Amino acid sequence: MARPLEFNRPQAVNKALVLFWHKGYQAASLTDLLVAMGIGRSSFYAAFIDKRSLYIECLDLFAARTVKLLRRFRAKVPPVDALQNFFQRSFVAARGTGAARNSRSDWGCLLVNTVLEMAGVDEDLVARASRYLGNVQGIFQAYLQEAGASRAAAEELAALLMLVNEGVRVSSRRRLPKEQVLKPVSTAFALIRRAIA
Amino acid sequence: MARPLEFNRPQAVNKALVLFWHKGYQAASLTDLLVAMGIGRSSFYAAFIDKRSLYIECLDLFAARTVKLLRRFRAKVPPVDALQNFFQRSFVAARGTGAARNSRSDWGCLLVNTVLEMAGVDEDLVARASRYLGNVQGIFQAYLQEAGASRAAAEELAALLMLVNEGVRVSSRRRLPKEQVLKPVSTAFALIRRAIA
DNA sequence: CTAGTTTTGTACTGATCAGTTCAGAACATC
DNA sequence: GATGTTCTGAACTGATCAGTACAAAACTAG
Repeated sequence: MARPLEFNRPQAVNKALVLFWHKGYQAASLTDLLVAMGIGRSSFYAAFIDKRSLYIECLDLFAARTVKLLRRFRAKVPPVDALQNFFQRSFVAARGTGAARNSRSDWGCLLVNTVLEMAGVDEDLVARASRYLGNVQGIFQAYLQEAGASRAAAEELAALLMLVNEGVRVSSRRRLPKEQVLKPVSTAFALIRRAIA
Repeated sequence: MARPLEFNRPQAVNKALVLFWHKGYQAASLTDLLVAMGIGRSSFYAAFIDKRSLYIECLDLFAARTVKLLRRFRAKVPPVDALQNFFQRSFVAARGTGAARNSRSDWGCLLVNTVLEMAGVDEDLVARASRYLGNVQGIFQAYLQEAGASRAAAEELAALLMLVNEGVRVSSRRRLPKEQVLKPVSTAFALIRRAIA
């Protein structure tokens, strides 16, 4: 037996996730990935089979983190506040100017990015990302019901919230001033709160 | 002088637009484009300089068509109805099953697709697509004011509508059942109409 | 220190990419 | 139909892509 610790796998996956998140699947070349992950080609293929498999692993990880984030907010504040925090979380750090540029808040959502980038190219990846988005929508719905909405109303508003979510992730990649993304989110939540009450 | 009519340029551009729309910029190879446009390599480079220039031409064309479509609806029905028609237009044709699959309604919006695909890859293209989306948002706002909303309210709701628009274009690429995309649009318009009234 | 096993850097593979070149085909003019 | 100009098909270029092969390096166990 030899060389027991190869490299920090979870950390490498995370580095890859960040690169895919920022540049997309196709534009992130294997060389880019290797540099970011700090490993060699051989190690890469030994550990991850191929580029697509790694991407799937990142997708799964991202989805799990998203769900965890929603749960974390829910543990602290009332359900609708938790949802609103989730939408605004990406923008807590200042962005749009100076050093804060290229923060994660500019990268949208890996699931949404995947749906658009891989549509018409790799439908299996689209289906996987879409399924995860469906799970997130289910959480939206559950929280809305906890806030007092009827099952029907919660289902309807959760679908709308998913639309807003997808919209925010597009908007956040347009390099607009921060408030131009945050304002319509507030508007949406004002309308939703009004509809529930 | 010789060969006066090379090929049908507008038609070729349109074929390219459709391919870009369906597959994205990176995934549409030059060979794909040539086959779709029905022209040879030399003719292509003589007429369009390069792939990126052609893409910009398609982007411009798509934006112009989008504006024209909004105006056409506005000429026929009241402003908010025009907006709602615009959101639902993509789905008039049956989709999601059988032959109607791969209809344009599955391809989202070239502007939105561009923002997500080119973010982190070609910021100039993102900026161009984003600017066109801003123009569309301006039209949203104008129509809302025509419907009786105050300038402030119209601005706020137009921003929200743009979020919904971007969301719809993502949703429409997820191969969801048609009503799962249309329903939240109705919900959004119900809330918006209520806010205006 | 040696033997045995695993990991890794580097060079390579074949495919495909966007873009160029140029000889010859296609046309208008006369 | 010959001439002159323009356009185009097909072969080519160099770069880059994902993925492979393999020998040397790195490490543990004995």
